[in-house]
Amino acid sequence: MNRKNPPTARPRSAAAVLSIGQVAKNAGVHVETIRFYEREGLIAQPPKPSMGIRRYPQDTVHRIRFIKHAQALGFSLQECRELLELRGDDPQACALMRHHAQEKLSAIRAKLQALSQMEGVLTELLEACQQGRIGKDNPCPILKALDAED
Amino acid sequence: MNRKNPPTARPRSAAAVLSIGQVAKNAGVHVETIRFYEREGLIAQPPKPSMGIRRYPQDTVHRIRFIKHAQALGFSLQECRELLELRGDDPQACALMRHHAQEKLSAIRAKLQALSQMEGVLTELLEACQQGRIGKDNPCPILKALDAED
DNA sequence: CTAGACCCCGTATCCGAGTACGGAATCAAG
DNA sequence: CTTGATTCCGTACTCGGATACGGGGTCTAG
Repeated sequence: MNRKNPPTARPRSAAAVLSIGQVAKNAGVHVETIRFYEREGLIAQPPKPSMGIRRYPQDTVHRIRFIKHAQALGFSLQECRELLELRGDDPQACALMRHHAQEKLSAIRAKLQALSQMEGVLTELLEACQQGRIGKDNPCPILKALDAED
Repeated sequence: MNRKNPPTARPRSAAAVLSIGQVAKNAGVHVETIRFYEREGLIAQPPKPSMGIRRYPQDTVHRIRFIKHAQALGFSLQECRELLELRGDDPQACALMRHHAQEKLSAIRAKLQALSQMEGVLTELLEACQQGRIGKDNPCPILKALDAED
């Protein structure tokens, strides 16, 4: 159990062996996304052996997964670009990463606040709208709120 | 109390009296925004009296405020376009408005869930990153998580 | 009457994260 | 050898909500 792949099975520094389509499939993205990331400098474009197709190292797959994981935590591609620099065993990297993560956490909490503000107002308005039937004299509370002067 | 504006004070169907700049100032938006809304069909563009400037009715200000209020509750301009149709005293409008509001509330709650998921993961990772100093053998938990296979 | 502010109109640009298109070349299978 | 799938490459487009630019016309105060 928990047996790691023997060195022969998945060498960490494998040669460039994958076509772009295989990288895409392994990383779970579209080919165009890889091209896009290359243009954006997020991943390196391997040299083209004139009269042939490019071959990508396994690490490209890891880089893309890294990006996708960071995105899932709310990081933009620009931020991913910075985070990718921190990959590796640099002891300073951890502190920087922590800093980025804390900033992102603050940003997420700010968004959460804004959204739950919206949720609160909408909920209130909907409650006001349920009770006391509308139509006679008093207008829809929601529409009234949207029409409000202030 | 609750006295409605006498017809003489603020006639509901006032004549077209405002320049676009005055509308902008009163509504708290930029002139370009008004032009943009006109292009998008959110507000009507008054006819131009050839050799002169356009004059906007007061209601344009109200429409823009309406849009801004709806935006503040999370509605897109496309949705605002639909909500604007509901302005007025139509008894059906309230039911439709309520429906839109409920849908939006669900969408907001979904976003809240997604964001608080992110918040949770980031918080956990940051906690794991604080305790147990890094650098010797064990890598930064956050970077490790981003590098994870799955 | 002139300077400066405002208005008109069309077009282009921005952000972010891709997606789409299309022609040419190359690869893999039958 | 032919057919179909991939790859390559550049360019353009998408969505949403504006914002910016530029060269005119018009309005208002002094």
